[in-house]
Amino acid sequence: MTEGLGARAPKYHRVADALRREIRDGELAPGQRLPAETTLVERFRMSLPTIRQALGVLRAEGLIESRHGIGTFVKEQRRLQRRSRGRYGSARDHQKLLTHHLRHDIVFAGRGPVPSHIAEVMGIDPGTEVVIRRRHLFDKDTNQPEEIGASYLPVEVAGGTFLEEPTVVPKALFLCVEDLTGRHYTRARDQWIARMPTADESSILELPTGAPVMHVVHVARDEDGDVLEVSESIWPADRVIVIDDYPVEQEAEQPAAASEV
Amino acid sequence: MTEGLGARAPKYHRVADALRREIRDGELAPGQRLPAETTLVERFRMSLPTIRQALGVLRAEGLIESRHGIGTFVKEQRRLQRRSRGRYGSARDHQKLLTHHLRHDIVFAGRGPVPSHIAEVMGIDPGTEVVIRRRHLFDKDTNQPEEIGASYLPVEVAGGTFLEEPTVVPKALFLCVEDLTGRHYTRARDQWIARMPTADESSILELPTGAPVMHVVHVARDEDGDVLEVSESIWPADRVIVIDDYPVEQEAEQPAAASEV
DNA sequence: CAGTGGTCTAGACCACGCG
DNA sequence: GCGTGGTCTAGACCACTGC
Repeated sequence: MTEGLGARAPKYHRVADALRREIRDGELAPGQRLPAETTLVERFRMSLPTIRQALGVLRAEGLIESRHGIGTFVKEQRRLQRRSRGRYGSARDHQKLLTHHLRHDIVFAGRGPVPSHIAEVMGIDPGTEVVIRRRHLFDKDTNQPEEIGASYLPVEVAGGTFLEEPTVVPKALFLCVEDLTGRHYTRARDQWIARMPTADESSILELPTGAPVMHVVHVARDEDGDVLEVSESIWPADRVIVIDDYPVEQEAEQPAAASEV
Repeated sequence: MTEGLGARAPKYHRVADALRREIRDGELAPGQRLPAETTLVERFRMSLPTIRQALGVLRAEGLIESRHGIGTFVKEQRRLQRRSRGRYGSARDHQKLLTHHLRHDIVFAGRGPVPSHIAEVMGIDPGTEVVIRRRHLFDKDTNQPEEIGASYLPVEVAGGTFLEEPTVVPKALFLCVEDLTGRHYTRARDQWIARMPTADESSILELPTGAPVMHVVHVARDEDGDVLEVSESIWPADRVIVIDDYPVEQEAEQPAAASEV
């Protein structure tokens, strides 16, 4: 679409545009190193800050990544498939496949005050004591961090059980909860948000500057509507694609007026 | 978490941190204007470029927004609820509610070559001729752009029908297709990606610098597995939250080995 | 050590929105 | 006209990596 910016465009836009085209056309392949900033200064006959500003644009677009002392590289665009509604039922097979590629580090398990954004979906006061399990997930092959996860369980559900211990549980968390309580997971709600990472998330997930995260909050309830568990996952959004397969319901309803979605 | 950076941290980090805390603590409320850059130069006793670098960090985090000639403001964090699997069946009521807040502009309807990322999910060659309907959606109240949308239909499905005309269709698109073809939507697959916007998307959606987009590609097939329709939606990710409500399937399966997701 | 990107400065001029 | 943020420069020094 925007091809060949006019001479009126800011210099750093023209530089970003030229480099973006070289990346898109494969002249600069994924993984390849870009010319050094000083080289780009000579090539485009601009000042270093201007060149750096152009690189900042491409960095924010997720196209390149700079490594201090080494160079600037075209990013590899690999995305790990994640499955929506992937915790339960028939999707278990896929989930199992996925988790076998991942290593779990339990970074915390025990009681603590519930964070406010979780309290909100649980319908309790912020700071109420709950059982919290925090984990970091890494790719077994590359050792790259792939997820920051946490589960929040009401004390009535998980208090006094092995879920307060910092060990990997023997099976899917929801099966443990069902066994321990005799209550059944009946309905779930997922909330998806894409946002910019906090500084902590950025460092744990080793995110390049400007890369967003995908933040999923999962609420599970029993048949009475009581919350059994809230889980949240934070993924590096530039390395994730979420897949959702489902049957189309064949209900005959009155047609909506003018909805083109 | 990161509270009070040491004196070793870069200056622009310290400035960003101070302003971030003021925003989080409400001293700088959403919608409020920040002090002018020159004022911040005096307050923090740093150079203008350093102050601007700090503001760039907050801008990339989605916390502030600068308007040329006016000032820099704390962003309002309003998110429009979007429903996953919201096109069909019982979710129609919610979808109808949503679409009644939105105004549709059909920006194109007719035949054209299929883009490569759509061709891939349709299983056809890039550039094959298909029927394309492109739309922009705006909030009726605020007139703010909320979605860039497009539908791609095989010529066998929509060729020669009113779907090639640039008018709003009388009912949900999938109902039109079912009526016109006698074929039935049976299975669907959604693919979700969060990424940085292109320059075009950024300008159409009026995105502040550094704000990501949510990109959903929806594939619908009939009972034979043939593609009836591919739709894509691009939303400003900083103004969207996706909600997915669903029942938990109660299948008894063999437990997975060590999956804590 | 040399080469890379990261931080920081002082200062200039331009473009925009408003009164 | 004035205050705002946007663009651009020349140059300095630091920090990291690998040889």
